[in-house]
Amino acid sequence: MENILLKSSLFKGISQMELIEILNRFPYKVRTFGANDFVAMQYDKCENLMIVTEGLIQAQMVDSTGKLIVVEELGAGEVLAPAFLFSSGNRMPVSVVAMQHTGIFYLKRAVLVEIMQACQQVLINYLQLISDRAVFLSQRLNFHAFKTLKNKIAFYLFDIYQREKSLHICFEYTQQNLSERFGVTRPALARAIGEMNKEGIIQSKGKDVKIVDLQKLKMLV
Amino acid sequence: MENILLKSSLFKGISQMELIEILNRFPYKVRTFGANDFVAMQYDKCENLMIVTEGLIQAQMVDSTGKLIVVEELGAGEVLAPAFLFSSGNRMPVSVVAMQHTGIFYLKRAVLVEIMQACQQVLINYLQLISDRAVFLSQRLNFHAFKTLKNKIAFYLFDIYQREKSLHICFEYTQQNLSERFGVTRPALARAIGEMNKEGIIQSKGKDVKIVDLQKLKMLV
DNA sequence: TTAATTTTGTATCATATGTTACAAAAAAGT
DNA sequence: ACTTTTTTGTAACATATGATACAAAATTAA
Repeated sequence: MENILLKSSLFKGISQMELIEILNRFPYKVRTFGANDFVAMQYDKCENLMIVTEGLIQAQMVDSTGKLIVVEELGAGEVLAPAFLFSSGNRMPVSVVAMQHTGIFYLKRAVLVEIMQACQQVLINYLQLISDRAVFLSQRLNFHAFKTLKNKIAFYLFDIYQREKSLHICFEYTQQNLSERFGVTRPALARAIGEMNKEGIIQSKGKDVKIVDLQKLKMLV
Repeated sequence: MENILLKSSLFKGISQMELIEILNRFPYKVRTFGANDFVAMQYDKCENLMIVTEGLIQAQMVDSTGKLIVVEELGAGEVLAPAFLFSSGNRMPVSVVAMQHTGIFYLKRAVLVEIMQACQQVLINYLQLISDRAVFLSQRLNFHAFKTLKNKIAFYLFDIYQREKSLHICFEYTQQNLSERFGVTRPALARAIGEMNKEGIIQSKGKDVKIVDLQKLKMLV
């Protein structure tokens, strides 16, 4: 378990000795769950930091129409809902279900506070963890603010272009998957891609995309 | 200045003595700005925690079409972009402009870390500050995820109904203002309100709203 | 290789919202 | 009380996306 914790975003960068010292000095718990067990229920009070030590969990939500939505999947070393432990409301925003045999490492909130005061690296790690979460959410909000689907596609393509520095790029997911990320239907996505082809912005076939008019693409972002 | 800081979300709950001790022991800076001065530029490295000690600032963004968007206004005691100081990217997401004569209190990131390790209340306050920010962003994201405008209006009205526990409620803003919050045009909002009247869900005239069919309203949320 | 499955491209029609315009009503200023 | 400004209600038309359906193409399994 120590090895997994050392790689987790909470304990990364500290030595094995330090971690062992922390585990000896401060109380913690480990519980195991079987497939389909509930690890936590939506709206539960959130009193502990939880880290997955083995297995796989799903964060699930029930939307207003009663449909189940899988928010994310977390594997070994990942930290569960870190941004809700210290929030005013202090409730789980999602239900958490084990997908297979799974181990969860628990730290009470007050204990975590003491560890952060004793160990600067853990403090900085935790601050970075929730700050990055806020930045991520903020970026997703900006993305949703794009008016049209073509704007979103252009942003997505331009982002890949900047990372790979090549005009020859590739959709990283299937249309079905992309359309879910963009919050539109699959045919709508295909249609928009088709139009961008006709407009001479890109030239795409299946997952392969060639950016033809970078200027026009940038204008859309 | 101490009085303002004592009321800020970073130092709330600590005694005046403790604050004075912190200010004596750790280095900080205060700078003043005149109206229209830039306090920080978008994409600048974010190395300091900033608290407004007097005056008023605006957080501004330039969107892709070059239009200026006012993200928020902060007055005395408010903390600036706390979620970005410890994030990996570590850049200002907005430009900050003083609207009038304004004072800003600066704490270097490393100094803030030391203060948090020395004073548990400040640590917990800061954790709560950025956690609440993440929760707020997460809720806004859910709000944007509502499919139709009527869903958003229903959510907004139902929320007021739950707070005030009365079927007789009142739009808290003008249609223009509300339509901006909902991300639609003003006529579209008026039309949707009109339709909800025709459908017998509400009965509204100007800002006054009477919820006629709470059941139907709840179904929309 | 062949068969089965998934993915993509396209079409049609319905609906929600944008855009623009204008007049009635309400609020604010004189 | 009167004028000016802001806010609200409504309409007509344009556009973007949703829902559904189907066939071609690509991928995977046998």
